[in-house]
Amino acid sequence: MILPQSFYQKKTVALAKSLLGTYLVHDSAEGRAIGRIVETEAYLNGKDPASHSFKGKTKRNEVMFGPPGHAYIYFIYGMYYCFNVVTGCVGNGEAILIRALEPVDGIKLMEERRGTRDVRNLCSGPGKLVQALGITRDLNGHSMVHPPLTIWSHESFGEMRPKKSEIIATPRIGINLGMELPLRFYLKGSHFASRRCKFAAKKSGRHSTKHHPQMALQ
DNA sequence: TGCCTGATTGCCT
DNA sequence: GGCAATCAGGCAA
Repeated sequence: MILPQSFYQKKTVALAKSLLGTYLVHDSAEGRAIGRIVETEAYLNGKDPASHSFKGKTKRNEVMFGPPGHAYIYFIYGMYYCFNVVTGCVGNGEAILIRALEPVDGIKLMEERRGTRDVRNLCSGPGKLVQALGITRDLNGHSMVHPPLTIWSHESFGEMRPKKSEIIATPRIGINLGMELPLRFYLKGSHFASRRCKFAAKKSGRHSTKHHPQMALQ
């Protein structure tokens, strides 16, 4: 089922963890593409200098200050987009950056959009997953409880909720300020995160292509 | 495997 | 005018 508006009514850090293992679904004219969220980053208000909202509301970040459960999509480095989910109360300016997905459905479409057939390279980064799912800037401000862009519960695709012990917290990536805060979360051992932990990288050699779960469509 | 760099554009100071 | 919540490709080891 599509996660209801009430799902987004919790504190940003808690929600960043709750989103791990849920499913991001985009229905476009070209077809459906689905990825399981395996990596997130929280951006807070107030004392978080890395957040776009740190210096107040501007034209670029105004969606961040709107209601939770909406998409905040911004243009970065002149060529990429990043996808966030707005969190917290209206006026707060908090959001969660979705950093990586495990491709679940519409993989052929993702391969075409990304120009690669390497499953691990389809959605393993914020810019990559936006490209793979065909998310565009006109979805900025879109409510995630309505098609075409939605987030589905763990159970929707027969998956268990991740245990607390399976969620790893680390500093965020690609920022210069607020580096000391452990606000990046990813699923332990996931082969699809933007950067794998050293342990997993060592243990699974180049032949570890066994684990490629492809779930049935709902 | 891992570090380094160029690409490219809109927004903010 | 400077710079950004990135990525792919090149090169060294």
